[in-house]
Amino acid sequence: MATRADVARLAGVSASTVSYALSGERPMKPETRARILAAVAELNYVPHFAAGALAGKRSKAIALLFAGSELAISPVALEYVTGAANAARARGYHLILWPSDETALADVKRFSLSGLLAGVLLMEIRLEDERVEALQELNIPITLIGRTKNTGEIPFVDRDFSAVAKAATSYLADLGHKKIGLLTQRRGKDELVLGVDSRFKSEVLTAAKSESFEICELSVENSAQAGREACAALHENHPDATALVALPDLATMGFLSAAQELGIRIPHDFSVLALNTPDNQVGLTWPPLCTVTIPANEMGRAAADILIDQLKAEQTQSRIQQLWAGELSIRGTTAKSPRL
Amino acid sequence: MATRADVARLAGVSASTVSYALSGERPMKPETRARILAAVAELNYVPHFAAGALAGKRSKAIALLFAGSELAISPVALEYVTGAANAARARGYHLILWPSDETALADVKRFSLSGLLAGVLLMEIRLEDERVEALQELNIPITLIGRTKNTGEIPFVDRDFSAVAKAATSYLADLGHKKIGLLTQRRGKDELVLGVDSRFKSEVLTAAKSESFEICELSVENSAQAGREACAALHENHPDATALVALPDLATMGFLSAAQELGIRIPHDFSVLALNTPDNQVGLTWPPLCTVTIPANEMGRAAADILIDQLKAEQTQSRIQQLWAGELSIRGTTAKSPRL
DNA sequence: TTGTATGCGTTATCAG
DNA sequence: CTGATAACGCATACAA
Repeated sequence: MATRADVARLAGVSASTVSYALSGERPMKPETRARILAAVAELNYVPHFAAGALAGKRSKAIALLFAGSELAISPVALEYVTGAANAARARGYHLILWPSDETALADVKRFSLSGLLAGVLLMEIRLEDERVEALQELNIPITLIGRTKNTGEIPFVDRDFSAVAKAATSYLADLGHKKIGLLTQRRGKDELVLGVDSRFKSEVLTAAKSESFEICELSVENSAQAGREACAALHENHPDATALVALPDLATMGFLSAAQELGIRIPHDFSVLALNTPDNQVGLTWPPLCTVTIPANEMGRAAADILIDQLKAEQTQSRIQQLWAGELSIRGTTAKSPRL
Repeated sequence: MATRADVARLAGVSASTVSYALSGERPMKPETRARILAAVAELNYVPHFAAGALAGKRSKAIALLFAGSELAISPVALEYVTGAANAARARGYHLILWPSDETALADVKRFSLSGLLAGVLLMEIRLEDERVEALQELNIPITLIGRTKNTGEIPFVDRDFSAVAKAATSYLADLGHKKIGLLTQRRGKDELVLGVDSRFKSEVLTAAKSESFEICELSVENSAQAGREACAALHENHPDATALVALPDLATMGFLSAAQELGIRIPHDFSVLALNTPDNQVGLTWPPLCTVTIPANEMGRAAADILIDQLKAEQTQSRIQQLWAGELSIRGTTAKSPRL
């Protein structure tokens, strides 16, 4: 591995000049710079990451904490991850994947103190999230994918649940539906309330109220099986419901397959509109799911960009709190109410 | 951030003694060690990553190269990633996600020269893969998830395609099937032949031959739509086929839904056995897919472990070339041949 | 059993 | 416009 000293020798300049040539932090005779760049290319010189981090007091790595220990990570989460990883890479940063139980606070602190990280991206945000406070106390820049109850000045990227809910309900209202099911997610450990669950549910209920829908809520775990059971339950208890607004993705797919088995023709007899299903899952069912799309990749990108903007303390080009709506994507699972 | 000097001061020892206490690289009076550990806890000391890497010449980070730039990463790949990330973390290493086009060789080299990485995990391995040679030339330890044509001494973790194929075909033979479809994957760029595609296909063909199956191959892209079309084609051209062995996961799900739409009752009329579908996708269809399972999480773990074993040059506890078979998991999509 | 000294490859602050 | 040089925090060979 060639070092900076090698380059300096070859180019006939001092070591520090090499650094400046590469960083552009100070003006230089073009000729000198050219000579240096040639030497760099010749020797295949790449700055040493650790040396830079040690001397400069700032590393070029950010971490993404994610809950991937046991359960399969959700398809949406994956898109956030790839989006963030790509954005980081595009800006010369490394994205470190840190599998971490949502509650492993000690670990998070420890890790953040190792000096490897310039900043941290958090997912699966709870309404009250101790990780956020802890990292702020440690003075580690963070950006959330999701948001806590009190957002204050914390940078985040999240869905615009209100807009999504409105788009969904007004579309169903236009189709003439009056009584609809609402499939919501129930998590195992009740105390850990994720912002996404709570906000999404309340916004949909609010939007539904203003459309005067009659709502039957079905709160289930996010599994295909749970979705299947929910379908049976709705069919039996509320046979007059004509549509479903669905949040948990796996359960949504279970619901759909169960409906067809029960002889419910979709979308002719019953409409299904999914609000939290990523595009890459859409094609798996038949008919393909009508959704309000989640720009998860872009959101992941945006989160990384916001974080890196902070680090560079550059004029933050983008708003540090962003809401993304997504758009109604009409596909085969929705149609006019059969009661019209 | 507390530094090693702070700890030394508090414990009343020299700085190096702190290092030795933590690494255990030399014997020490238990009492001294205890005092040091107490000071470490008291000050919340965490060794500085960059300083360690710089001084010790070896970092504690490994990278996982993955193709996640544009297309959605596949569900299986995700499990490899989480498995590897968890294993790395468990052993005190960091897993860096490096989104990298399969062909971006220059980038890979560059990255590997930055001194950040102790080793590299590669996925989406092609039969001829220049990344492998390049990294070996740079003397970067690697481990593959998948394998090249000539495996030589290269450490890898891969599926035991032969075992999988045999399990699948013998099961279908037991059920009395004689003529079966084989759904294989066709990639966009033809020259980049992934080992998984080529090996899987040939092993299934071999196993099928020894069971005297009549095989109709359907080569498709891995999308639900392509799977749907394949189903229609098979139904029309080979109505006497009674089962399908399926490789590409998304296409498999498309095939299944199309079959039901065409009025083909599964599994009564037709059996479907998926060989490359991860567990977390299984519940999404109805009936749930019969598969030969992919121990992807464990494989990811194993890959990271093998790599880290190499780095530590410890007695490599595990074989450096591992094949994982997975097991037949009988679920609702297979049954006796209707022609019996 | 413990302490001392050196060097790792940068960045940044001085001089010149 | 460019060259020295002092940190940076730690690992490790060497000395005691």
